[in-house]
Amino acid sequence: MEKKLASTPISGKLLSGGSLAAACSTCSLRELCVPGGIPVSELEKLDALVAMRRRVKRGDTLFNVGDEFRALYAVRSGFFKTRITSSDGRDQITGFQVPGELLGFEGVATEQHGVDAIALEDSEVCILPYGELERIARDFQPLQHQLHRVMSREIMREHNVMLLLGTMKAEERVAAFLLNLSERYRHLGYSSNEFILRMTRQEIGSYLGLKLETVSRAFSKFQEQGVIEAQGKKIRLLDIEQLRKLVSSHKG
Amino acid sequence: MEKKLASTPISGKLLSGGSLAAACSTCSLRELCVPGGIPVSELEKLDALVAMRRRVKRGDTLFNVGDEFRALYAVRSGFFKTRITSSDGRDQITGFQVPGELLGFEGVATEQHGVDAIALEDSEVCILPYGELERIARDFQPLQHQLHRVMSREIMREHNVMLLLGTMKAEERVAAFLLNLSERYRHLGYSSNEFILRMTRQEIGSYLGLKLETVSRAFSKFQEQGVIEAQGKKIRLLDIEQLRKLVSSHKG
DNA sequence: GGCGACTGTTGACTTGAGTCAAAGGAGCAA
DNA sequence: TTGCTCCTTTGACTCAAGTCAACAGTCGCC
Repeated sequence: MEKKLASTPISGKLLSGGSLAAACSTCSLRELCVPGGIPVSELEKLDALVAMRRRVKRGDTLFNVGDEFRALYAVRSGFFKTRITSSDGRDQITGFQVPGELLGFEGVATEQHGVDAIALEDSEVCILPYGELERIARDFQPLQHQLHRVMSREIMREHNVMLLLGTMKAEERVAAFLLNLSERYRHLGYSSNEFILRMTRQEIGSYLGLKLETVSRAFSKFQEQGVIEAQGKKIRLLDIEQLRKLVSSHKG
Repeated sequence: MEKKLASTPISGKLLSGGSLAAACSTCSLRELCVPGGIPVSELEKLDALVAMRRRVKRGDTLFNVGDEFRALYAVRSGFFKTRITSSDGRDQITGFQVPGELLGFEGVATEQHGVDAIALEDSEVCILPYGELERIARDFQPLQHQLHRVMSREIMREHNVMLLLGTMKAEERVAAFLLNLSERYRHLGYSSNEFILRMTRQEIGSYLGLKLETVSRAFSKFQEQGVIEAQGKKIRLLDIEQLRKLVSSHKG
């Protein structure tokens, strides 16, 4: 189905950073990504690390469960989902990743990837070879600390997903999902009240622990209430304040 | 069942490691905890780090949401739960921690703790001051790597909880919970088919995204089926294989 | 050693989300 | 453009889990 661990650059997939404008120090995402909080003057220490990039076409996987873990990936452009599959055939989307976010931490523990990472649109990632990353982090405290912060943030994010899955009703989940996505787009400098969903209703449902019909009904209801406007994947948030109230509607 | 932490209780709460047999190199939990995978001959490097211990009485908190993050904690004896609370008053138990497991990673990102950690029985933890931990990890690659492995394992654990919350029915969740606990006790060298639950039905329910009545009914049903024997908090697993089947009963 | 407050069990009823089904719409490929 | 596939919406029905309530058991504390 997918390439068997390509250590050798395969046609059109790997780009050397050298010929391009190159790495972190000039990247517009640097504040959101690995370099966050590291003084710009010191970023050249990272530039050697992220010399490689890779393109992933819509529908293709960046890595699969069981693949040898060799690197973390920073999303440069595009949109990903990560998916866990259990031995008895269940699956669950564990997250969606937008530019500036990192993929692959779940692989450190076992040296094998623990999720599938799938591009939901044509995407590009920076490759951060993990051994090198650890080596540089040993000599360069700000990178070490930032790496820990990013992993910790992922743990907090998952706590919040657990709270959502464990305590919220269907419409509350959908409202929380829309607000979260909106917030992340705002953070990236995109419009936060009008965007194209990159995923299907079924994928939203999988992430939120709901069936696709339930997601669809929630969208329809919010639209009736004038809170959002939804035409297929095109979403406009009309009343963010009301959407916030919908998240905490469980009492009152 | 377990040693009653001997020695001198200094001011009741903090114990200096010096006077005790001391830290990681002689700890019976070392393979399960931070020192895992680090050669015993090098463990003295850790012993300086974990010089302090702390006792926490049943019902007391080790730390609360919002507390300044200064250290990670390794459970030495006892049992903890961690709990997240949202601004609108929901709460959710995000995990239970047994000896050898670490608490506090969620605090690295913001330098404030993101959950409450509450002892479910009288417990003792080793204090790992975080700044020192990072400093030592910079000079000592095996520790650095182990630290990353442990954080990564926590991320994987949470993925699996998301799968449980997102895809499993009530009885499947309860069966999965019992098997998970059993496995962790086995790993610690305790009986894996007979143990005392340290948490209430309500706490199990909070962790599993269920109401306490639903948890209780699942226990009763498993008992009727002869799969477990449950008398209040005393649990005996009679048929582990059947319990495994109950986890994946969703099809067939 | 007994009282009171948690904790757990069980039953009856309600309800929110899942299931099944049908049909319309969007997007891609030839 | 046509046709095909996949995605989305909506309706009718079902059922798993939540809610409410009563009561029993247990534990810890005075």
